[in-house]
Amino acid sequence: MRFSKMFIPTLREAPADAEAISHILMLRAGYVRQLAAGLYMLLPLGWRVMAKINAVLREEMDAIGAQEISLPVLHPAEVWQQTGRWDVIGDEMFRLKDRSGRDMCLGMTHEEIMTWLASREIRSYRDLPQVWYQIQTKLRDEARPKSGILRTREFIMKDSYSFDVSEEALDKNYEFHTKAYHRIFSRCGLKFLMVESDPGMMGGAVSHEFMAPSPAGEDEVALCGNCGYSANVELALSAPPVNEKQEWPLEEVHTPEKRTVQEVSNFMKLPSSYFMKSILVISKEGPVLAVVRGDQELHEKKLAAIIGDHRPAQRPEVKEILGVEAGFIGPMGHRIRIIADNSLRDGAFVSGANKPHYHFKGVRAERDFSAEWHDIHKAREGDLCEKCGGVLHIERVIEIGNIFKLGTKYSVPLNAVFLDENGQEKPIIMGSYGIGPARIAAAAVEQNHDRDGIIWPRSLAPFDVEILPLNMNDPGTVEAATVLYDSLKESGIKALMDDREERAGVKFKDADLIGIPTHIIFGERNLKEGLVEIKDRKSKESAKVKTGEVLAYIKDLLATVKQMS
RNA sequence: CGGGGCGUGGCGCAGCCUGGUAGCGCACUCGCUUGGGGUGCGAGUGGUCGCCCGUUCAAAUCGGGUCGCCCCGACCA
Repeated sequence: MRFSKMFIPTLREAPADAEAISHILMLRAGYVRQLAAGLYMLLPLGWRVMAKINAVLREEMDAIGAQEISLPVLHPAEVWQQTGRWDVIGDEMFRLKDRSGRDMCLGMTHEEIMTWLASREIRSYRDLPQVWYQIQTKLRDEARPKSGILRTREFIMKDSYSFDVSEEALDKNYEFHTKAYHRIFSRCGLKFLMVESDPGMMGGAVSHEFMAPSPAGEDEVALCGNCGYSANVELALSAPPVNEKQEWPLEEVHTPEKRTVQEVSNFMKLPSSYFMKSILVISKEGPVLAVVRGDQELHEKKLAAIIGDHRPAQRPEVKEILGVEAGFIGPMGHRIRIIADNSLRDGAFVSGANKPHYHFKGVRAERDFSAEWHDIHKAREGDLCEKCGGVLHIERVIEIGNIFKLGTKYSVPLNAVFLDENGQEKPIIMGSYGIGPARIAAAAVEQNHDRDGIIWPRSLAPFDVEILPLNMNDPGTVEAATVLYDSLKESGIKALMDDREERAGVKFKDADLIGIPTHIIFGERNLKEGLVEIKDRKSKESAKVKTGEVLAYIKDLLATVKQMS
């Protein structure tokens, strides 16, 4: 393509409301524009990148036997009502009525519709397995769209769904997807991790997320440098460093007006790790006391996994249920359910005495109180791995893909069943698997840029090379550049030629911003010696090549890179 | 949904406190100039100051409302 004929609106300055690096660079380099909060337009360059990502997705999905289909974005409510999600999902679902008043919604994911299709068409074990996928628009009325293209209300997703006769067969498809996802993200040039994750509202028992490390990410994962354990911090198990052993006898300590862990810790001159923090919450089954170590943070999601939905108790409720005001409560002597963190199991601690202005020192688990023991604290940098005792490292990541074993969560309510070899009716065993192509693009920019702009991995770059004829007023320059441009085109190499009447500086700046990995520079001085400069966007190193050998050089370069990936 | 910030030519900003006929840089158009890292000079185009209501002789500026956008948090299949 000729730059002069292509719509590439580059910006010298970043719009003030862009914060994430990928957002700023994709805006400045003319890849995207924003329509409204969480709604983006992909301009020619951006759309080319998406096309390249989607091509990789199709190749790898097809390679594991998945079949591409296309489902509607607009769904009738009934299907969603049958699985119960019509009511479970709140404002995040766009809902509307058609002209006859029928409830409809816009698809935020397609488990229901895929399963509906399977329920009508799959009859026999002979019809299975099936893996269907689509690359299609999803709509979610996000509470807070953010970070440019990273969290939007409308986005394209590759979603696939597997249908199997058994758990074992599902395991196989799950494994196929795991491998395909590894290949996809590697081919897209991303640094990524596969971690254990919380299935959440998707249901099912097992799920994993694929995460691209980046400070712009919204999630955190815990990684063990020793055994390789890796999990989303939402469920990552960890053991906080253990306290020095203490032989304190149980004693009551007067702690006037000292309520918070910090206050009591200062007052008693003991590190906060020697304290128990008791937090009263109200669950559907009534009040629950959650107890964590003073230096730890209660992880709401971990607690919710044990006791279900809950909310913090209000001050009057604390007094009413426990008989003491907040600040002096402890786990001793209550009849309500108590969930305590594993880190409190051994050793002596200080806790509230359930009596205003008093704390107990020397409290020991099981001797002084009993509880259900769980890991309910938030994993932190430096905690120890539950599996091997290695040191955990916390990393910020962008979620670029996820895979779920769904089981029969959707097939049962939608009656997606088959007859097995014995003529027995059984529900189809399902899995679902998602990838956000736009997040791949954004993560690639987050992971590959410098102060001058984007540095695309070759597999995602909108063009293979950019040709820079520096002086369009010099006929020799234009002639030589055009000859190369034509021959590249013939060879099937995608080239962008900056044929604008701009000065060299402008072309260099824009080329760096846009981030095509290889620049071919035609300057008068070099041309006089029959030379052309080939520059690598990432290393900024350049080679001078004879005019007649450029084509071969580039072919060779692209072939080598292809081989390596 | 809670907290914070911001809406002034396409982009980045000043002006607002202390009301008095809207300004700077970039971009854009034309001419000359320059031609390997956003060239220099000159002449131009373009804005009902987000919107509504109010105060005032007079509102970008003061007051109220409303809409939009961004950030932090909650939420997030």
